[in-house]
Amino acid sequence: MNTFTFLVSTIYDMTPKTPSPKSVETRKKIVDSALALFGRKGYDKATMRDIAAEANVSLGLTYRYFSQKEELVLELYELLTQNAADAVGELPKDTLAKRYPEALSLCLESLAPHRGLLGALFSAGLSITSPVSVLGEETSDVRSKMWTTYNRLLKGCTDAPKGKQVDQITTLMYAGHLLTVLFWIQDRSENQLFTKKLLAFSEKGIRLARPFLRVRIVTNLLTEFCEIVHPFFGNPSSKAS
Amino acid sequence: MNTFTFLVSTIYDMTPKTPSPKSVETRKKIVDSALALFGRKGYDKATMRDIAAEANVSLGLTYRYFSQKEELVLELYELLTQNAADAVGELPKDTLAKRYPEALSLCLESLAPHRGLLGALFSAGLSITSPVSVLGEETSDVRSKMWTTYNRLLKGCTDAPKGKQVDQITTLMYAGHLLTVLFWIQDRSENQLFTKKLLAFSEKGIRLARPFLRVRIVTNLLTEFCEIVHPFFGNPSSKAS
DNA sequence: CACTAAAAGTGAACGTGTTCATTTATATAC
DNA sequence: GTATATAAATGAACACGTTCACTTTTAGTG
Repeated sequence: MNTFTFLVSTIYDMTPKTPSPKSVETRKKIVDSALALFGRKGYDKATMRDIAAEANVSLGLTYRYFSQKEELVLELYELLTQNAADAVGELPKDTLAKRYPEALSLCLESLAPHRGLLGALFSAGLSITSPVSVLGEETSDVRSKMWTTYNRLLKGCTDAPKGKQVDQITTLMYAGHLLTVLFWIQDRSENQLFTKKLLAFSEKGIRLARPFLRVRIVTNLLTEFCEIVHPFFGNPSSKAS
Repeated sequence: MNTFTFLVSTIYDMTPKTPSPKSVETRKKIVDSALALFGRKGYDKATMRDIAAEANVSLGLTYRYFSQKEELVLELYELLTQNAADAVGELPKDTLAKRYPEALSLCLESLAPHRGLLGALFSAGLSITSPVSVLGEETSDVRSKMWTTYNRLLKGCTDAPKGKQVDQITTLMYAGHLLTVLFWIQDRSENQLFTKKLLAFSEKGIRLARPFLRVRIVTNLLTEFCEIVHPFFGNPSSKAS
């Protein structure tokens, strides 16, 4: 390889802008193989060699499409989020106190088949250096989708708030969603009974708290709180700031 | 090695009940070496071979004392917790709204020099299969110590609650502690400004909420909530249940 | 078709965490 | 002191994630 070729390949040795039909097919083979093996053997036991073998490609090729093993998990993450968002979108009209726990419950249901896997993964999920970091750049689409889902859920409530509170409470709901998932993953009780109790509790809690959203001092606190956590869970559409 | 010896060694090939002086010394050498290297090069870059070399022992020996690399982090975890607990113990008498944010601030301060390291580690910290899992068996001593620290902090407040509420609110405080640390680690803002704002916010929040601890419906909700999260952060002394 | 450059694909090799058969040191019993 | 069993220590070997120099295929151009 001469110097010129070296320079060119150094600059362009990336996945091309418009992927060829063949490459998308190969990519899909790898993803399918990976997700199947993750499900069958768990994240750690499913080696990159296994995944490559099951997809009938070489080991090195998998790294052309996914620069790290963890990146394969992003695919699962996006799939599960889509499922959850779809399910939540079809909830019947009702009060916030009813709909929010229901939505959380649906999310956990769609995550349930992969609970063990997620447990092994949440490792990487909260490491700020990981590409699958729950709050990282690479997952911003997923967050955006989920935030929007809760935004719609809130707007569709019979007791939906008005004005700027809508977005603030959405942020609160999304934060609650993340914490609930975290709690659920750590929940070692039989059938995750504690998480179920927590959801039932949240219904009571919301019913009690809802009227206070009209009290000035509470709304002020809410505004301040949302300004602080906004960069973490908030509406990603305003991340340009 | 004959069959008998094999059986015996299989059963007894564990660290002895009463460690010899020599073994505690070797163990200390390894820990010191590991913590120094973690600090200098970070968790990933500090290889087990580095650690063994710096401690002047063989690679294999490190695994006699620490069955996984992550277990070495437990030592750091315990050290930092002790520092934080000591600092919190010396706070002047004041209201809860003043003391709690102060305590959190002190904890973060003692963690600050290792923030980068903790960021890389929180990966393992929330993986339920990891030995350094924040909520796992192996870290129960650390949790116990921190819970007790907050329990004392609360009892020493000028506006400390009475009766069973003391333990409940302690659990709430410890949960807040864990969440704050989590937030702080993820906080990418300059000098963790958002975390500082969050602490200031918590002061206002507590001042506002404190009077409601006398309202029956609130205390009932609090009791219910604590029963649910108890197995997670709660007073570890009652874990015999 | 022939030529060429990029894309797609390969597999050997490297570094790292971890394991294990083995050797050396230490303490206990006679 | 000698024998012996256990603790302490060793380093080669293994499996895995990852890298990289290289080969093969594809697509475009004359």
